[in-house]
Amino acid sequence: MTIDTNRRPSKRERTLAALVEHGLDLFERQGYDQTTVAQIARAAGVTEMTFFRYFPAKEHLLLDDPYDPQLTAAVAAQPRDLPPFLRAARGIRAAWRALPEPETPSIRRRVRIAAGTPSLRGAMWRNTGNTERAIVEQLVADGASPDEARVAAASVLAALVAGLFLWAEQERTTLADAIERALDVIEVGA
Amino acid sequence: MTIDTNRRPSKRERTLAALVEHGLDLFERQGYDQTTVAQIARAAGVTEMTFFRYFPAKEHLLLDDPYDPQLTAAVAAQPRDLPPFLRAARGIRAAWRALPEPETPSIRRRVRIAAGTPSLRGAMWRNTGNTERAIVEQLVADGASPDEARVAAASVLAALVAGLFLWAEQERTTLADAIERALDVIEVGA
DNA sequence: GCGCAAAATGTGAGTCACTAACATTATCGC
DNA sequence: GCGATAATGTTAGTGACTCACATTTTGCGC
Repeated sequence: MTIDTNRRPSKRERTLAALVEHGLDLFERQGYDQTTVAQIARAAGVTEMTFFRYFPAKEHLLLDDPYDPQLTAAVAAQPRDLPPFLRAARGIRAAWRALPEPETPSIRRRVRIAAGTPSLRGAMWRNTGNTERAIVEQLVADGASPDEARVAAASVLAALVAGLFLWAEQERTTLADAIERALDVIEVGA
Repeated sequence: MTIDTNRRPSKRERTLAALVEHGLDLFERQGYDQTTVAQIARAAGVTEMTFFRYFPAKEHLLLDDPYDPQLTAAVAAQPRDLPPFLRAARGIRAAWRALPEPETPSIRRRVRIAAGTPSLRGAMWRNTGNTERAIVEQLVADGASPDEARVAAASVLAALVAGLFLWAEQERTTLADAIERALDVIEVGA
């Protein structure tokens, strides 16, 4: 069930790590738009082509949006008699509250770059696609209409992303706090 | 104050109209991603270069997001004692309710293309930038904190866009109705 | 260690969005 | 008609991304 941390990482794992490492580094030092895929590849010791074998597009080095089963579970755990919008909001709240602390530095690095790059703000939104689909499915499974579910998921995720951006910009706050405050803004009725 | 509809449109106006006309036409017939800027330009009788003198990017032929002063006014007209999220939601509701009927066919055409093109869903979001800024400014001017204002504006606009997509997909509903229903989903508390 | 299938990577050529410097043509007021 | 200026064209380039095909590496059974 656990990952074997002793074995030497495979070549695939090593190049992936190298690409991410040098990519984030270059983005931070010269900006996302000023960094070329060829540069990242060269820094990682591979070809431009290889980069695209690991990421479908440049922006995916930064934004991955892995499907998170815990999120679905958290949404499902909300009381059924709540309107879908609130089920989504509270589910996201619970899921992020449970996020292990050690993961936040990596997230911060990524979000900070995305927040400071106009061309990425839209990409960030587009990349919530997996999460959005998962939330919609769960809401529908719990009895919401598809239309209602889509609006609720989109709106709540937009608040989440906005909260992430704010958190990345201001140094002092905790990730969990920022998310909570963002969700407080949109959960006005209760 | 009104536009002189009798005078022959200037060359600039004519090429602009031709680009939009043939662009939308090609997008509808072969899909956005399958349509090349060169194709649009050729259909409109100009060069690729000319296209980019009219639009900063391909997607701008579809999504323009002009700043709408009526929207700001509608947000400003909401009672100050309401939380920012509700002021934004109700402001948008009022502004779109007042939208003149004749404009909707053009919007529908555009939104339908955007809704059916994954690569444009993010672009649509990015292009609400002007509107978002305007709403944030108005909310802040009315006493909201900048953080709160940004989250509220982002979340409400996401609901609006989601509503637009739903409207574009289903034939029978009115634009105004679709927007109202979308906003109903997120205005749960009152 | 050895060999070999599969995985990982490289090469080269091409498409498309978009940019910039400079030359050319069309338009419109006079 | 004439001239300033707006509109357009030309050429050349960059960078993200794709594809077909060739080559190297890796890891595993023996």
